Amino acid sequence: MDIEQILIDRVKKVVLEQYDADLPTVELQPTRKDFEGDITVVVFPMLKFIKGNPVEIGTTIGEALRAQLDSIDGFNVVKGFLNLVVGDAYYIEFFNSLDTIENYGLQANTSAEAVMVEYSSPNTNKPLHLGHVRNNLLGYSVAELLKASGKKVYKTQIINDRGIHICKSMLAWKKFGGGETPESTGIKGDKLVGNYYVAFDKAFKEEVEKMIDEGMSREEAEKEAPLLKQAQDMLIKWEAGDPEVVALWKQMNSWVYEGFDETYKNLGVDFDRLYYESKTYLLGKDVIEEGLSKGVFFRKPDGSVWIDLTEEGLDQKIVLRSDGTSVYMTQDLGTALQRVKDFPDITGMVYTVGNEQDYHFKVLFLILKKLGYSWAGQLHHLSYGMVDLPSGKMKSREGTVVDADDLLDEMTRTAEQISKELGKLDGYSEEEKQALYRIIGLGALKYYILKVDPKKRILFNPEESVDFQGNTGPFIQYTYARIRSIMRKFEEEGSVEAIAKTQPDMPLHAKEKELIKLIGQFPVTIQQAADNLSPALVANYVYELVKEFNSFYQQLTILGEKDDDKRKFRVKLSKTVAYVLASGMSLLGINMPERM
RNA sequence: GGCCCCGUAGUUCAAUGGAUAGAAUAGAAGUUUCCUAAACUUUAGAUGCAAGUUCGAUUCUUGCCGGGGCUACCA
Repeated sequence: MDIEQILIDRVKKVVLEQYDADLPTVELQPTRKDFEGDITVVVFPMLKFIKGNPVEIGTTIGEALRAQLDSIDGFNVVKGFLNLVVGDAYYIEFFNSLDTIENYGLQANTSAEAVMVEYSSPNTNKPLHLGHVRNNLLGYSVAELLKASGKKVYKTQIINDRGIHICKSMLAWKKFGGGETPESTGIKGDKLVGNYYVAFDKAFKEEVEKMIDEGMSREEAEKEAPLLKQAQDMLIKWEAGDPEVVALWKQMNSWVYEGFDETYKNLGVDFDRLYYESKTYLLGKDVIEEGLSKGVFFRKPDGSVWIDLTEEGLDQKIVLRSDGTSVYMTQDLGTALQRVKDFPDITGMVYTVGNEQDYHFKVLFLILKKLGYSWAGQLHHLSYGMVDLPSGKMKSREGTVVDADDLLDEMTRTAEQISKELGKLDGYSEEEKQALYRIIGLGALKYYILKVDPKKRILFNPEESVDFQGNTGPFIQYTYARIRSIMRKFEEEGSVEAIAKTQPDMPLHAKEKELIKLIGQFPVTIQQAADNLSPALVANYVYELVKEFNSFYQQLTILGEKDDDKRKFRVKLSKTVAYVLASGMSLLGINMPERM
């Protein structure tokens, strides 16, 4: 709603005329509910430029605004807060104007900026777990938010398909597998491979214990265990391109990918481009040369290459080993460059990675900046906190990991259970019901995770996450379903086209006005969420709108309203709320049910 | 040790430096001849501690106390 800009300009003008002071900014905020008014001008910051009593200044400005602007009906001043009352006509006009805005709140992709968003990035030796779920939901949602703010977005993941971890699974499969496949066992591919990773770990531990019993120190035993040696040997063979090892590697990874694809599909996330570590792990060495020649890096006598970041308050960091092989940083540098090569329109990147890698990304971004790449200023680490369980940390070794597939099933089952207790779905086929349970169960999970500020740790309480009351996904979905129900009744009457423009002189009920105000904040919220890479802002906005609607719904009749204009207005208002709810939730990757 | 993140009602989460710190849950009390009660209304309850910056601090600065993370020529 552009009234804010008008107010800012006008306040500046008034202050210039009355006090001969040039204000750099004017601070506006929505008026708190306990005070009369709609928009508040904060007078305090002006005291630096104007000498005087804040109440008097506020009154002077208020009087001028009321006299000069039709949309301002009145004002009051409390301490240094000038509360302006905006007339109903303004809100009605704004509401009517929404008809002509297509995809209200969502910017069309007009910007030349393209952002690559990386998320998920799993290892190929075990199935996805709750931590990946948070990562995926965050990454996907941020990608959608960036799109909604008008940017072009490429979604990507880098698949860590190479290294000692997958060799461990491969070795265990060869030793103990007896030729098992997903087909022969009916086990999902990623689970099967994960089982062998666990089997390796178990056998390895037994070996180590045995060696300790035979008199070796733990440290030494863990280094010298034959199984580990064999796995390392396998990695060397893989790097040398040994046909047998490579064939097995391809085979097992393909099982894992089938499993991942299923999980991603269930989760509702997707990618525009995949990168594989097996193809990128050798990248980056030419960047090292470039950095050396530019003087960004330096070489130590042993041949290893470093960057000195002590001036930035960080340490020295290695970027190439003395034997000339890559470290993690080398790869990431190379991969970043490769991406820009593949997608020349990229102006920024977002990496969705856990906060234990904060330091790594700080260094990575700093190096790219020092190397002078134009896009290096727009790199963001979407850093998120761990997901804890009430029992403590998730530890794969202790079997306290929450598997992603199991979790999704569990949520769906709980939704089913609760829905059945309420028994509102008569007339639905079993298939339709199952689809609905999924929408609700997933909605509960996604909302539960996304409503929390990304950088905070989440305490994932399985029982609470399936709660459908309060600030939860299903609560929002339920409100949407109720509005759809109103719409259906209205359409049954054949009144669909009858919704006309609302007359500007119609008086608004306070609840109606609140709803319109909130609807007006939708685009701003999306922009803020995109700028801060925080889906939580959208989640909390949507929830606020739902609460406001519920209160409106409870206190005012809609279809039963006697005044026909008012009735149509309320139906239309409800419909607009439904639109905003569905748009907002879709940015979180959450679907809305027509009924529930 | 050094560096980074987090400490808000019993619990889970909010609050661009702004007014009397909001919700939700759990607790107490109410509201269904009516469009979906998975709802609504009322009630009680919190900024870890101590200084500083200022008209004003949950927010910024410093110190302390708690929780977590990083601190590999691993990825």
